[in-house]
Amino acid sequence: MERVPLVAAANVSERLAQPPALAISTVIFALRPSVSSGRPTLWLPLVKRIREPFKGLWALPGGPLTQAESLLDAAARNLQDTTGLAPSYLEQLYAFGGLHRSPSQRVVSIVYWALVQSTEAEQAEESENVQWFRADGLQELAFDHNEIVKYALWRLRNKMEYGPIAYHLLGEKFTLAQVREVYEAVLNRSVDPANFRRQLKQTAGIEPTDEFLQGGKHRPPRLYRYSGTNNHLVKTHLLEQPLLERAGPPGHPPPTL
Amino acid sequence: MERVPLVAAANVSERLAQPPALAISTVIFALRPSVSSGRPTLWLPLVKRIREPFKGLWALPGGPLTQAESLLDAAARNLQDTTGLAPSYLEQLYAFGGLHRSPSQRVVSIVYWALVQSTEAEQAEESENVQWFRADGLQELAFDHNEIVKYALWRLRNKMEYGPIAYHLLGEKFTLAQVREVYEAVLNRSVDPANFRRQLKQTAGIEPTDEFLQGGKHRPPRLYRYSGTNNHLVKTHLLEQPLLERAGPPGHPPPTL
DNA sequence: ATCAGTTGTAGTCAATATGACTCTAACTGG
DNA sequence: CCAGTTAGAGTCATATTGACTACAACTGAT
Repeated sequence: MERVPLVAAANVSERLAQPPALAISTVIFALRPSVSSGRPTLWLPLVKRIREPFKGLWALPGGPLTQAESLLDAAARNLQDTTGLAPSYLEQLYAFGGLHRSPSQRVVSIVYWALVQSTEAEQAEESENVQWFRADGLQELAFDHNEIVKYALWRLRNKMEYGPIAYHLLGEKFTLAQVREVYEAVLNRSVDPANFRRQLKQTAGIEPTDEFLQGGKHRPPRLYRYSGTNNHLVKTHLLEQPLLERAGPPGHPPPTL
Repeated sequence: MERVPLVAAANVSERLAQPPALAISTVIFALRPSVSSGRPTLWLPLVKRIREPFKGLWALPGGPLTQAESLLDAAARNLQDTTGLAPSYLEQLYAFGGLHRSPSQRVVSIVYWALVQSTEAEQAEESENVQWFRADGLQELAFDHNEIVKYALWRLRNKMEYGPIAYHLLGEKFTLAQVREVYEAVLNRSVDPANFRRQLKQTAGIEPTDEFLQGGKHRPPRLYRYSGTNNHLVKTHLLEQPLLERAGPPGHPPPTL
């Protein structure tokens, strides 16, 4: 553990003169159909930097925290402002505050991660400065955003395995095969359809509808709906909840940037 | 989702004039022997506020982020400065940024949580302004610190169930019964000794030593050592690690303060 | 020397969860 | 009406877990 020199700690006036800048950024994931295979893949929208530092490189959407909004509101607003997307799931990821994240000023970024439904993602228009990229083999991004995306991806996979999160990547109604495709796309492994169905059935919150998906060359699969609290943006304190679901981050500390 | 009025968002100059203050605080847990029963209990040190707001109430130890230190370093240093404690485990908990956390200024707190070994906790001297409190039935604290402690407790219990974290509350060498006592104290339920031993044996990282704990009225239990990376303060990027241990936060979003 | 008390160690048993697999019903397009 | 494909239910062996029993080892006290 490094110790800060007493000289620096005592120099209060200098500290107050130039406090670290505070930014809010968000990693947003969406499922988009792959061009080659029919399987959907994980994508995320990035914004091209139009000024230094890292001018020309791609970066996570983000912006400042204004006085009148909470951190969550700021993340949602910046997301709306820069990409036009309204996420169906939004959660704080981590606060990154390493010393040299930006070459110019000291910046502390409170990063959120989000999921948008595929319908939303399709509507989102791409422009010169906003484009979708595959989440896996990502090019070099501005700042430490490669690390951040990596961590967000880890968190997404974690939540996907133990929490009811997949539905936020689909529309309101979906077939069980589509849910399975989400799992396969995110976790990057094949899942047995029969066993997957069995597990989903004993999971609370998934209700069958009376509708079936028409148009395929096969037997029309039933459409389901997710009845769990579909809006994680609500401002409630969920700490009181007993551990209904399998709970628990592992001994896996986040990065110390 | 609330929308920020355009007026406020447009008033850039005012924003820059008074940016939100940034504070680093830490929730530190330690195991201390209970006075009544012999069983150890969870305690945490708090600091009495000597100035407004909330003058006279107890609060989490914390302080500012200085220019020359990372967030983790700032947490460790503030902990040292206010309580004299050096944690054996230190991890970011959450960034709290609600609008009205402090009555005077807008404050964003990046909160860490920590574990200190029982030997450390015993050495720590109490003073007029720094005292230990039981983690459960806590009195009213300054700011939103009651909520924060509650969330930290939830996180601790989570990690305890799935990660090798208990050893950071003990000394270097310990008996299996002591580990079990940690689990019972934190999770607040009794654990079957035989099953607990069975699980620990098939857990990597716990090595038996040749020593035995003398002084009891019984057969001397063997002392064990935890060989896992005992220092979670190291600055490494652990994202590359495969999911060796059971991994995964649930669909349990943190509070949106 | 004996005994009470606790730990270390092994093992049983039922309930549950999981992965691999089979089988049939339902629906499509030709 | 048929071939092809998926939906959906069920089977079976295996691994994990919680509750529980049994016993040997060892200490300190009587």
